[in-house]
Amino acid sequence: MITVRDPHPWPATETEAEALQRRLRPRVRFDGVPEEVRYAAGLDVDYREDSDELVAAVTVLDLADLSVVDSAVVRDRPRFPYVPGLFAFREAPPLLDALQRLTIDPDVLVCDGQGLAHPRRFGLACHLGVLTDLPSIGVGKTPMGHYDPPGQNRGDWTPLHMDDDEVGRALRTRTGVKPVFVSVGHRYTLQAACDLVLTLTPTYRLPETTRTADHLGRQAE
DNA sequence: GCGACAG
DNA sequence: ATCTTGTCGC
Repeated sequence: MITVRDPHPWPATETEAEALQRRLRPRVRFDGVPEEVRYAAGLDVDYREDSDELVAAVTVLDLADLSVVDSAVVRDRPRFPYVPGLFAFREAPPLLDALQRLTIDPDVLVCDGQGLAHPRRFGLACHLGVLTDLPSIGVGKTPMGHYDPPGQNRGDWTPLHMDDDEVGRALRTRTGVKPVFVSVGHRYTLQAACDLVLTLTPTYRLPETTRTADHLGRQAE
């Protein structure tokens, strides 16, 4: 069962939110990497424009055949506006609720957004990883840093930089298609994260984890 | 001051 | 995120 470590009051202002990121940032671990990964969770949030609500969806996939073996959906009111760099304060609350309703504990969280590829090196994937102490990675569709385009073949990659740090990779998951942007969240290595993303993208640009969670969220009433 | 800025 | 057009995958 998944539990939230050291639950903290949710910040009300951007200043408080940034301070909380700086306080939690040292809790990101780079050891404790899982030796075997069988279950990967996909996390996604759907925005309902008319009802002013968020729908958080989580799916758990068996890496052996990419079948969905567990899932959870949670509806919630947004508790924070969308602010670049403070994304987690909008999406994390319902996602944490959904994670705690899972029956199968995932070995890794595959988050829709960034991990270390973040202005304060503490994106959504880091935040969720630290709060649950689960291994996590971030897979973003849009980079926050700079990169040179990787080669055109599936599997090709280039470093993703922010300031002078190497914070992730631009990874080509489909030949000739725009890359995705992979970064570590918690208790994972960048190489293993990229290997996992390639396992999760036999057909499409985005990981099956993200796609199944996205489908679940929009089908939910 | 100006631009850039995950979903 | 969402909107919109053309193209591709199933």
